[in-house]
Amino acid sequence: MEQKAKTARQRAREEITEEILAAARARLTSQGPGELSLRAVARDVGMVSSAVYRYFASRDELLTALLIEGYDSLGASVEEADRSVTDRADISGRWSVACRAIRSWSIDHPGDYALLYGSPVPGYAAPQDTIGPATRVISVLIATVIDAHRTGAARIPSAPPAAPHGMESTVAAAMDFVKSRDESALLSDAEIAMRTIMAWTTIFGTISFELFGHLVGSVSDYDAYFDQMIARVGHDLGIL
Amino acid sequence: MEQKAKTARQRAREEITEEILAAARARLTSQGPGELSLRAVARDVGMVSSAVYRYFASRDELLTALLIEGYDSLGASVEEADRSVTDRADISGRWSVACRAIRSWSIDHPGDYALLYGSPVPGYAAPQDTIGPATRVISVLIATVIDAHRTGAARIPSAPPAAPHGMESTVAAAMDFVKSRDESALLSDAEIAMRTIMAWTTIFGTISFELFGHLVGSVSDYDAYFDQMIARVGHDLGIL
DNA sequence: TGATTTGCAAGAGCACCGCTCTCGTTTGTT
DNA sequence: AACAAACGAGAGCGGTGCTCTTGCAAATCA
Repeated sequence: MEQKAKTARQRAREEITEEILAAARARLTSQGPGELSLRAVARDVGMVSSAVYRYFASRDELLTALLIEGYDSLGASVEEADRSVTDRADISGRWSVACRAIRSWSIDHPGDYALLYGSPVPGYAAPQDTIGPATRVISVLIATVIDAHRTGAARIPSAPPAAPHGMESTVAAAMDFVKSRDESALLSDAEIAMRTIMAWTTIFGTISFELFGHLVGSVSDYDAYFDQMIARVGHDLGIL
Repeated sequence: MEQKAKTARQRAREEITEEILAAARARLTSQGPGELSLRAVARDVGMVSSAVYRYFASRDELLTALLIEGYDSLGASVEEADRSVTDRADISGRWSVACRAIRSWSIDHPGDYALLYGSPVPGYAAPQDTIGPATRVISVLIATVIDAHRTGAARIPSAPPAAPHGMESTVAAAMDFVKSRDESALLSDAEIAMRTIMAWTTIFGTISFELFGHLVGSVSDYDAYFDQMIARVGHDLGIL
């Protein structure tokens, strides 16, 4: 049977679900995920707490929805920043613009950042639905690395002389992930894959340290430090 | 007046304080900091919740005490690992042993790690008492870097050609920190300071990603990945 | 030694939390 | 019109951090 016209109830349900999410998201910018109170967001949308359970089975399910929204919001920001570089051969520009977009979004959404990249709720395992949105950021970085090597603008990053061998197996999962998404666009070298993962962790490690206060007393100018950091990371990666 | 012999009350107070901390610490290994319940630790030590407030003015104060204990525990582990390398000129050995000690401690104390390096409680600012213990880890790393350059075993790390200038001001705080501790042992070069901070954030970024589940699907062998990572970080730092 | 001040554990209580259940009411379907 | 599903509101359960009062024991003073 055709069901094109949504019934009023369906429409209301979608709207209210969005209202709850918006209220929770608003609270998340000023508070941390652990302090998010389901009763408080219920009050914000003018409902009684038990009514929220008609839309989200538990607080964790609400957090999961926010998690996905957060990953998508961050991912969209970074993708848009990357797209804004019209000269696709400008690897340096794409790299810095994407990295800066990650940091800008994180600073603008500290609560969401803590939810995405801070300590997870111990008993809570992120469901499968989150891994897709979660890979959007690293996908942009990987695409830049691949393009850099495809156009010949990059060199194979240098491994330390005494580095242990057998890298192929340790980063095999990452290389498989890339190959599974685009057969033609592969991280052809394990050293590149290794360096890409390192770059990724360094960028987020830096942002976490900045937002969580661990760089106080070490770094005076966060903007400048971040720019210098991504230049060096890109250099070590072989793309700058 | 001499007060060498502690009165029974003082002795009891110290013991009970230690009992509470031990119980809280035990709960912290299995739970996260956000889930630590003051009432639960009170039950664990056979007290009523209000009695705990005789020893800690608030839950945050208890967390602060655990924070200091955690930094000291991690710092002591890393310092001991560094000390275990009898050949002080073996920079490579000292570097890998110290880095591995950080990771081992973190894996053995996931709850404490989340407290130290995870998302902080939003309204909670770590008091001054914590910064001393908090600097023990980075101090070991800095000492290794300084020794590497003092003995001439290291090179000045390479800056990317197009890197922005004016680094001295962005990492001035770090260089001042080192100089303030030991006038003779200084990070003589801003590039070295910059690279040392980067190494530090990369190491903790990697551990956070591993413990918080962000490397699932990218890294297959965490032990091997970490070893490869610290080799490259040390190489980029110029000490390996 | 006796009186008094102090430290402390216990309990009741407040406001909040996540979550469950029941109970009328509204909405959609047949 | 009759029935079923969805829904909002409310009460309630056990939990939380924290405050206040009460009574007792320990330390100090006279």
